[in-house]
Amino acid sequence: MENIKEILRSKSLKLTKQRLLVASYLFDGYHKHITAEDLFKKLNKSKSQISLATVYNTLHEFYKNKLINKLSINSQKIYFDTNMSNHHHFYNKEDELLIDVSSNLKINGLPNPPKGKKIEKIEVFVHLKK
Amino acid sequence: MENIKEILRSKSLKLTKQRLLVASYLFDGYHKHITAEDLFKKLNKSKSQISLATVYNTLHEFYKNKLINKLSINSQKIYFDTNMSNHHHFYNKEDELLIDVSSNLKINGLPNPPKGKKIEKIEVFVHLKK
DNA sequence: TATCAGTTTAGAATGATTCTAATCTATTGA
DNA sequence: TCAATAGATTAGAATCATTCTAAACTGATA
Repeated sequence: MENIKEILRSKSLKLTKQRLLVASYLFDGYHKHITAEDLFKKLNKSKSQISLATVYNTLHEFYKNKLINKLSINSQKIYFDTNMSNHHHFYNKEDELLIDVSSNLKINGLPNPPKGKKIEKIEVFVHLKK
Repeated sequence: MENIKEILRSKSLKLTKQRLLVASYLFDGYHKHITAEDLFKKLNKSKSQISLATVYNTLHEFYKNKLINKLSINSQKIYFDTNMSNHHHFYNKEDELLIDVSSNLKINGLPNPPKGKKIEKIEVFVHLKK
């Protein structure tokens, strides 16, 4: 718990009950891909302790502070990704499952970005089928 | 117009006024990235000739028939892409602009897909910044 | 050229997300 | 220690993109 607090403090985020709840879930050492709605359901399994609006607020706050990533893939849902290392994804449409490709992908043949622009990041989605 | 009709016929799609309207716009020889909402606005510039529901229906019908592609990128909007050749995208968040990377990208280092799965396609988004 | 399967439509419904504005609380500095 | 307050939380309304519904319409066919 102290390391969770340290993470929030390092970003100057106030240590509220709700943020600690979300952060403890997200930063438990296992990477996850989760939507706001699903996270809300998970956290409210037993007793109600955080509102849906706060789940959204908190996830966006964490995203802005580069604690988590954001993914959108052929649907209207937004997934938040706790894996901040350089990686990509397999995506299985059938069950909407994202799987990390912990990779050193080498991408050759990329043209230069348009004038005045730089590359921020490269996102690769490998769509799966049966 | 005859070639537009031929496209629809080749997919056994009934030649309705609305489909011809959409197809003439989409398949005019220039590739485009467009949302249903924007397409609806474009087509109804002068007189109302197609409903929003039909724009959605038609785009999905075309997509199912592999006449167009579907993209979703860090937002809730779905873009339809008339470029069916193997290509990727630059994406500029600021103005929500997609630019084709008409490319023979070589991607090395991709692990094997999970057991029982095959790769359907690989989508690459190159996010731009200033 | 009547039939009818497939298509279109307006408007309601849905689902994910964001907004609002009232209330609450972690931090701070006296 | 604690009052002040900037920032955080909340329920519920609002919004936005999309899908659904079920009634009306229309190409294609025989």
